[in-house]
Amino acid sequence: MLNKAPVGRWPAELERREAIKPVIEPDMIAIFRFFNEVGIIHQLSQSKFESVMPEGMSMAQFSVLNHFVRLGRIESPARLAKAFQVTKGAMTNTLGRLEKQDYVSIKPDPDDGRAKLVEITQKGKVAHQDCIIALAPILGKLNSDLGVGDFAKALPQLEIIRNYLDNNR
Amino acid sequence: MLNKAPVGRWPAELERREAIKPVIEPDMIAIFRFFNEVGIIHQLSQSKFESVMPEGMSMAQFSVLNHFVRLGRIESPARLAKAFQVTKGAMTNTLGRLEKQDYVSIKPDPDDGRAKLVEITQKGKVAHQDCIIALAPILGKLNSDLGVGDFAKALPQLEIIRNYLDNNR
DNA sequence: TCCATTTAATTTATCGTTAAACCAATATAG
DNA sequence: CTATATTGGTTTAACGATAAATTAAATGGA
Repeated sequence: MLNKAPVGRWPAELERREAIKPVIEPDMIAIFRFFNEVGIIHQLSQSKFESVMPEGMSMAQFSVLNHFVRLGRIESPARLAKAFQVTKGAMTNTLGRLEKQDYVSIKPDPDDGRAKLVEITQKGKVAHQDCIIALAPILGKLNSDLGVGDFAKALPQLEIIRNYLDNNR
Repeated sequence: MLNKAPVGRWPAELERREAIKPVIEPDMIAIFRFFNEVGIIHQLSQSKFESVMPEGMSMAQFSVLNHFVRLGRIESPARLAKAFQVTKGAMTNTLGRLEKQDYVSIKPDPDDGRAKLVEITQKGKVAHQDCIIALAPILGKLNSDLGVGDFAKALPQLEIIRNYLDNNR
């Protein structure tokens, strides 16, 4: 893929000229392959995780609950949207689902008429624990089948790339 | 995250017992973080790529066109679905959109009454080239800003993990 | 003070995906 | 040969996401 396009003179004409060897072309292919793998892994892991989650709980919802349990503070929808790199609309949706199940409470911010304050509920904390319990066997199996090595090895690079994409969107 | 649950005795009770140290717990965190990064990268890269694509062209559609250009053969929807690790329904959807724009032709398979044969059209090949041209500057910028190193370094691990997930769903 | 800009949140339309139900056609086992 | 299972493809409902438009409130500079 991407193997017809002479890099460095784009988006100019595309006739192949053997004289000028497209040196960085293989790099582009590697980069493209990377995003391909990332996409597939995301898809497969997402559906694997969600298949064992308690009824009505998605990874999107769990992430938010997890955030609250980890950091233990009240957040605004906007802050959550930023933290999870999703649009505000997406966060509105997720928070709505969580609220409908009484996993979070959403109140107006007394200090800012535009904003809201979101907090995890006791029921939400229980649901979070249930998710942990449900997820553990999968993570454990991953750990025993593959080991943590490949995950840990890839993490630093992923962080660099995620950071770059985040700062350049 | 996942830091309250003593691994190895799940899904039993969850009181913390300091005596038994959950040794593989940090590994699980690393694994979870990995999938988190993957999810965010997928999201950000997807929307970045699609923002420059020609009108009406998605990455899903481009992948299919790209497959045809690379391999240059006729495929059935089922084979394409397998190749891209998506459900048959997803492929029906993508092929329908491609066909509506005359980027692929879909005909019944004369040798198998159930099956269909999909082929890229001339117009599809042109559209594919347009995508390459549109994508190139982004990949080029990625390459010049980050270098191929981090991508290439992560690729082998990603392939191992993708392969495992694919074989264990 | 007032107006323009920014920020917070929601809504709507669109897209890609899964899962499950479904139909039609082929393959296979008795 | 027939009954059953499998395979190929479509459809529908649900979900998560984006983008863009909208409303409301805060902010900041003339």
